[in-house]
Amino acid sequence: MTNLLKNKKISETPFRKEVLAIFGRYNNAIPLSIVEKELKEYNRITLYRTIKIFLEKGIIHEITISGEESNYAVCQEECNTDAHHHQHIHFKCKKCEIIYCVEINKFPSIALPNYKIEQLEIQATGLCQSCNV
Amino acid sequence: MTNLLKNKKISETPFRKEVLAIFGRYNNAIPLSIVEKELKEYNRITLYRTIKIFLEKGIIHEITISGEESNYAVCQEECNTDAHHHQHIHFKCKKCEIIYCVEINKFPSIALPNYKIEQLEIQATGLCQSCNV
DNA sequence: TTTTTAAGTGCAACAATGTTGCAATAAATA
DNA sequence: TATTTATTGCAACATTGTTGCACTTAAAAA
Repeated sequence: MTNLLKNKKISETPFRKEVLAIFGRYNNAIPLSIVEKELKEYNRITLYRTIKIFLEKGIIHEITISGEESNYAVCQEECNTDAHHHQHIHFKCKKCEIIYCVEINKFPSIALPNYKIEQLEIQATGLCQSCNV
Repeated sequence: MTNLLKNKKISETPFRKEVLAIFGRYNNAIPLSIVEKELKEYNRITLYRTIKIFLEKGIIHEITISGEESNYAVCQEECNTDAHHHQHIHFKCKKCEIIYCVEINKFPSIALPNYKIEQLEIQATGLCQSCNV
């Protein structure tokens, strides 16, 4: 995790390390508001820029669910700006409201006549492991 | 289309009819900016409230793709606030950048151990019928 | 290790987007 | 047509995101 910034060729600053550490403490996607709560003090603008560059460099990816605050999670594999290669679905639990990136081995394939599908993103809602009892 | 507002039990005002007519003229999802362009003159607040109530009543649904303006499209089937029952995927063409709701007959099913999946939303990117030549 | 260069940060100011209370107005109902 | 209920528009505000510029820090070169 520490050398992730170097790997992606961006400067390793205390603030960026701190933000990255916050993502590391969660095993689910988190919104900006949680990042802000975890930071003792921070500069709003710098945080925006940090999130922006993390997205650009493929360090984190964004999960947008209609009508909700954007969520962010660390990328698992080799991602970059143009292509995020995730073999997972974004699962939002209706009860605890947490958004998880759930790994899936047999990713569904879809064919549409005359369309050329290059990428798929799947968002699911329901009950997560903890709430499905 | 005209009695859609009555069906959903909301008042049938000139403005709402006009907004609905704009959606009717497109066979793809459109962002707020296009609705605004098509309206000669309008009140920003009223438009927000109109979109909001259309969403709540299941007249339109929202399509959010990371890092992009929200898009809206008329619901095809019986939808309401809590449940949007679409048998379609949201397809964004990389070339023309238009977002389509593409009907699909065999909607994929996904099973995740210990999770209870209630709804699936699928977003695809690639080339649409027109651009895939 | 020190110097140089390049990149990141913080401030001020701004731009865009979305919301609320309230009075005026229009639509639905009786 | 009269009454009730919902919608609209204004003003004002709240939130979210952006930009230019000076200052500071990190990375690279000497």
